[in-house]
Amino acid sequence: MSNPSSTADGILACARALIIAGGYNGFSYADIAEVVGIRKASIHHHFPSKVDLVRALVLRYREDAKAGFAALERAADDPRDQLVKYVAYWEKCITDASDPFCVCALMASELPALPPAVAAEVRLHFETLSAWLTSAFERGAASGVFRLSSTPRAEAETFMATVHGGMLSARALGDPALFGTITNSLLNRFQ
Amino acid sequence: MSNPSSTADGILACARALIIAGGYNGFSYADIAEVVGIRKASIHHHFPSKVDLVRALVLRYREDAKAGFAALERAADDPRDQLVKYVAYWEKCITDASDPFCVCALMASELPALPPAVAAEVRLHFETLSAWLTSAFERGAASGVFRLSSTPRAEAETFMATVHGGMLSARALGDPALFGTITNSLLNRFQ
DNA sequence: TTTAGCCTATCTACTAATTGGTAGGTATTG
DNA sequence: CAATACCTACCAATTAGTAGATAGGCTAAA
Repeated sequence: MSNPSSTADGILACARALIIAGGYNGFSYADIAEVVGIRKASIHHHFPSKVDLVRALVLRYREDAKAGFAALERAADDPRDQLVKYVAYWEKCITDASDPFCVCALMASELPALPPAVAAEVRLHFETLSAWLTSAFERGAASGVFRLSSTPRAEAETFMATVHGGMLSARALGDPALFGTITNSLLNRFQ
Repeated sequence: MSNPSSTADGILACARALIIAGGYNGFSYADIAEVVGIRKASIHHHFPSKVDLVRALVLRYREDAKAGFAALERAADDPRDQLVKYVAYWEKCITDASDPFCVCALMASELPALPPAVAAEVRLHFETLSAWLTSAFERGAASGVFRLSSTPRAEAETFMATVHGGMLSARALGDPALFGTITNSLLNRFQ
């Protein structure tokens, strides 16, 4: 049932890669079936509907992200170092093309056309990320590490926007290194 | 043929609104037909294929954008004022929900799944916008208006990323005012 | 130990709806 | 007349989803 490398996991991984490439409407059960080496109907056994599949996928993504934030807090005391490591994580994913876009950022762009159950999960990820970044700026401001020109919340939202926009620019201009250029310039503000 | 409020224009406007809502794969000729009040086949008369339609749409968008940049340069001498007005333009579009997302930013997110002809047009818009912003930062740095902490190009790319990411966050969190919060914080850097 | 029952995972084969697109006809209009 | 704009009526392919069969494995009762 909870086999760590089950067919269900393979379906989720494949769906995630396809969504990252083309969004919710950019893939079909047939696409997954071909990659995973299974018949279309068998996917419905694991995930009765497309909404079930994508909701499960985002749920897992959100849990991984939360675990990632916790790991970053364990890996560094300084909030600035945490932000540096957060950005470095994405820079690696993008430059080695292993995971070149945040699956929630991508689906957020098509949010009005998303099934409500999926849209709600996507929004929750943004809220989680926004809250974690805000807490990082709050801690940094309190300890004197950061000298903020606006509220921690506004700094966090601006930070998040720049990171997501950086993914977009790197993709649009076909230049993965651009993400690093943008995030370096972003992090320079806080030194 | 070049009737300023022709059926073709109505199709383009409708397609644009549908793409802004859900991306390239988020709409069909049937959707447009219903809104415009015409039959599906008639759309093919004006735009033989979906690629033709969307390419024409992005082409027009790019021309409008370029005209907008020229207008901004006419409306203000100070590059900083130009950036303020650029951001204010989008803030208005987003808060009054008339045009809540850049159609090219949206399609950039699904770039790998886009027909190549459309993808190329989208990339050209990013290049144009990036070039205009870079020139604004160059002029501002030369005239002493801006004190930049990295190259004009890097500042421009970071600026563009933050604006696009701001659209994304406003949409994801269902809070149009968030775009203003983010861009205010962005513009504060250059005062 | 064998056997019966059940659960899981997969399959083939289907469905209704939708997709982008075509063929060919009919008005209207310069 | 000839071009433009629109129509009805198709088409093949694809979409998400269903029905029902089969095979294997686990468990519990005879």
